[in-house]
Amino acid sequence: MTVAETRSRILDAALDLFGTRGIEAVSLDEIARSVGVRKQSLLYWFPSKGDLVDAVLDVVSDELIAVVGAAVRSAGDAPLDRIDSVIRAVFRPAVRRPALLGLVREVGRLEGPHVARLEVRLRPLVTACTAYLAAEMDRGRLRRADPGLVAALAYATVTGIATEPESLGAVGWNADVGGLRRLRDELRGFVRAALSPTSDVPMRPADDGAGARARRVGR
Amino acid sequence: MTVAETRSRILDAALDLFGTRGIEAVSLDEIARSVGVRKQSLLYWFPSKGDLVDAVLDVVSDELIAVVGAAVRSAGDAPLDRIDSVIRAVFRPAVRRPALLGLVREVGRLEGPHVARLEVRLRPLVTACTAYLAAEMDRGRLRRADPGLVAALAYATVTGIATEPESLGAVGWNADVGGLRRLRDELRGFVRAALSPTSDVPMRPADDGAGARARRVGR
DNA sequence: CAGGTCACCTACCAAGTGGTAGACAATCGA
DNA sequence: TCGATTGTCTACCACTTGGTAGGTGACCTG
Repeated sequence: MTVAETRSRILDAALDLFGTRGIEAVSLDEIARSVGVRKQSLLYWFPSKGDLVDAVLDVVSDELIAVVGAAVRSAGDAPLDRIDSVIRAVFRPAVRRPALLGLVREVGRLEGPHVARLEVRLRPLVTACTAYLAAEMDRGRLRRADPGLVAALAYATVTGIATEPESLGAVGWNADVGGLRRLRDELRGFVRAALSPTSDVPMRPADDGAGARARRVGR
Repeated sequence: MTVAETRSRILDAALDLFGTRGIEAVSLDEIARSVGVRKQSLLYWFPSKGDLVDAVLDVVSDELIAVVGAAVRSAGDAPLDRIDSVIRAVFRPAVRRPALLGLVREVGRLEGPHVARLEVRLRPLVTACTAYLAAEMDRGRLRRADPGLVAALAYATVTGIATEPESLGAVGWNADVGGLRRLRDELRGFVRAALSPTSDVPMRPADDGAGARARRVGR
């Protein structure tokens, strides 16, 4: 058992437990037990539960950034293909380790400092993403829309689908690997259809609500 | 303070706390405190925490069924309008009470009996929904796709967006009411574009993965 | 080989967990 | 009016929580 080994094993177990059951619901004893060590060894590496949470969040954001970056670099130039590649890339770790995106989903329950930390680390990814969407919309290669909202939408959809096989099971959907893959492909088609610039459904430009109201009245 | 009043106030507080912070993370003492009563009064109405959880889940499913039902009945005949109406209807309580959909999202963390209970109560809604989608696809008024997958997709997207203003905030999106409304409208446009039968993006029929692979190779 | 560091441990602690037992006042039908 | 029921309470209980204090052996370095 080398120096860093126990530490990384703790991080690993904590990520899975926090991500699947919720941070507040998982005790240090439980994490320690799953690693095969005493709670006090855990507190040796991470002086408090909050420190452990921060470390786990760092792992998560690093992984997310790496995965998305690799997907973007590996894809071709066409924006729909590139988005498609990112979706597939995010799904892969999400299926292998549902806890990963599950942890991002925990953000709403974290205290301020943790949230701020995660926000700072993920902000470059988000701004790059929205800037890219905006540029491609300007070039007419994506449907015109508010890039920030599209990014938020995509995030919510992907994490929603990838992290909720059980919830989906509760609404009558089988959550095996094949089913999840079919769902992913459906999502890819869905996104492709929704973002294609040639979609001939009447679309307003990204409006401030007034347009949406007018459309609702006028249809 | 009438007979049933305390009971319903407990349910109310439990729904909010469970939905926003997670079931396992909320203690009976905390719920009781927020109601302004002692924990033992709470255990008088609900003999155990599990019983309280079941009761809360019943409230949630009743509300969901009522909201969706009303939206469907109030909308016109065109499927895109009807879907639009359901999205707006689900967003309304989700914004007013994020805990509501947050609780549905907790399903993955519940123990078997709770899940089964919720599943049974929601199944009619789900089957009706997929049957409707299938029928409209047959009539050619919706893009051809697997109705079950579309339903799962829509569910994941709506709950994802409606329950994660904080997470979205962490990725740099402002979560005020106006922003959420703009996001909702964006989602409506997104769904409309994706489900419209006239979308001219090359679309396979709901395939088993082989089609998606072929398309990927052939682009 | 002495001293120190490192990784992990046992032994605690105060506060909080879900839950039981039973007292007490108000209110009800007979 | 009296006894039972109803709703809430105090007083506990065994157990778990995050965290402190401090000890122990292995190992490195001077």
